[in-house]
Amino acid sequence: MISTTIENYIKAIFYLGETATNVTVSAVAERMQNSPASVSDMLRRLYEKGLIEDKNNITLTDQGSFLAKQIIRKHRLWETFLVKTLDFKWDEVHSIAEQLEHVQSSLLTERLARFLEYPETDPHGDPIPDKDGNFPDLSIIPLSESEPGKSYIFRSVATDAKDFLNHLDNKGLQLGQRWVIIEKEEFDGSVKLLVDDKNEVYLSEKVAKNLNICSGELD
Amino acid sequence: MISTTIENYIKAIFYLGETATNVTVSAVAERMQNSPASVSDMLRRLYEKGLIEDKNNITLTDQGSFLAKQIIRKHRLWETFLVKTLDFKWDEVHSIAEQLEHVQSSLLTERLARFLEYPETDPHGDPIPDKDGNFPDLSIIPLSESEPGKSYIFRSVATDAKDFLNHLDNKGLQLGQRWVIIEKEEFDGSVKLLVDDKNEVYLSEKVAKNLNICSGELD
DNA sequence: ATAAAATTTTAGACTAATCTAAATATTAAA
DNA sequence: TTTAATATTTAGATTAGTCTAAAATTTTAT
Ligand SMILES: [Mn+2]
Ligand SMILES: [Mn+2]
Ligand SMILES: [Mn+2]
Ligand SMILES: [Mn+2]
Repeated sequence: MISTTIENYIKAIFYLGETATNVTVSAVAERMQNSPASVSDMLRRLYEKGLIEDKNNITLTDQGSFLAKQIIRKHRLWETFLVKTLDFKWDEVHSIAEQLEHVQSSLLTERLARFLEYPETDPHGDPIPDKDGNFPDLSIIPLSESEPGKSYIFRSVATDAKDFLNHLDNKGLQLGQRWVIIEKEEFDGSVKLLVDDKNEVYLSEKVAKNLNICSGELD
Repeated sequence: MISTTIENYIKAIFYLGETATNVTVSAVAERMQNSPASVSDMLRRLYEKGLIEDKNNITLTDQGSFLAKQIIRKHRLWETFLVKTLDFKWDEVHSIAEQLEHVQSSLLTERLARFLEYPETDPHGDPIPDKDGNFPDLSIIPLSESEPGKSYIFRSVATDAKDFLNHLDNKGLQLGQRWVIIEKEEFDGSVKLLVDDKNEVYLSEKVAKNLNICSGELD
């Protein structure tokens, strides 16, 4: 059947396909922390299992794409469970969800979703696809596309790396906050925000690139 | 590290060690549904990892025993979660718990135990060891050791095989019921019960052997 | 005590997933 | 358009976990 290893490759290819125009062997190798030789070999197996379209053009088939979305659904539901039900912090849940996402039981997934009352987003603000693989539309934009002077709501983070989330905690940044853009520095991509009408926060480009917002004008 | 495969072997050896005087290669092979050759080979690896005492005398070391109890703790906590929190039936949870028991995070295990309010038994009445590996004493006896005319409480099942549990459901038997032993047939080991002062139920030896009770005289 | 039966181990092979090193192929530069 | 750099694939090994068939050992029966 489909091993945990294959599930992780499919997930990696799905994520890379979201941003990159064409997914490369070396990009998959980098993301999986494996050698390009191993990836090349694995792509042959993925093709034989009907999970990618072609060995040259690394694109998921419908079957592969559906599998990826199922795994992402499970990952995000479990992260939500860990934070909402078991009182974990948002920086503690990713590595546990990496294990739980491979548990195979669609009944379990659906019961979990029901218990959590069908959440649309996980603790990092990421959208949770429904059981058919449809993502809710959250109409978010990266902080880098914000306009100075305007007001936004902090909606999600683009990575759930522990040290990145800790950095946000230290700056007092939390999902759902109102952010008014005080100024954006063209030179280095840094951003200065007013958080909840109270604190001013400076963010480097490195951080700003991984924050997503949606428009949220004051009423 | 310790693979899922090794965890399953350790669990099998632990369970066999509970009943059998000495655990044999063929008994482990039978339980794991593997060939004796594979088991023999694996025992070498378990010994090298310090999980069994000896290649000849198949006994868990303290380390192996603790590992087994940890896995059993996780298995039974997850089964409890599935039934109590996600509304699964008692015959649906075993195979899912077989997967969940291998998730590695002691913090997760402890948070789950706390959420469930430190249950002493799982949905099949089996004792849940605490995090140090101590089992609660439930002082149960097999139904076969019951005395005619006396009253007992149905406490646990010795196996969680789906078809066995369905059979109990069909007979209307549930944990916690008061059973009065009407008669025991020496010849074939069958038992006749009065369940909750209402229904008479006949049980074959095959079924009776897998039911555990504790004394529960009427007050 | 020896033979027969059962159990266990070893030998050799296979698959999945990985690696390094070498060979190809592709892309970018000169 | 050749050459140089980069990317990918192939070749050959390795490890974990499994198998079957054969050899060795242990247990049971005569
Ligand atoms: Mn995550
Ligand atoms: Mn997340
Ligand atoms: Mn079970
Ligand atoms: Mn159980």
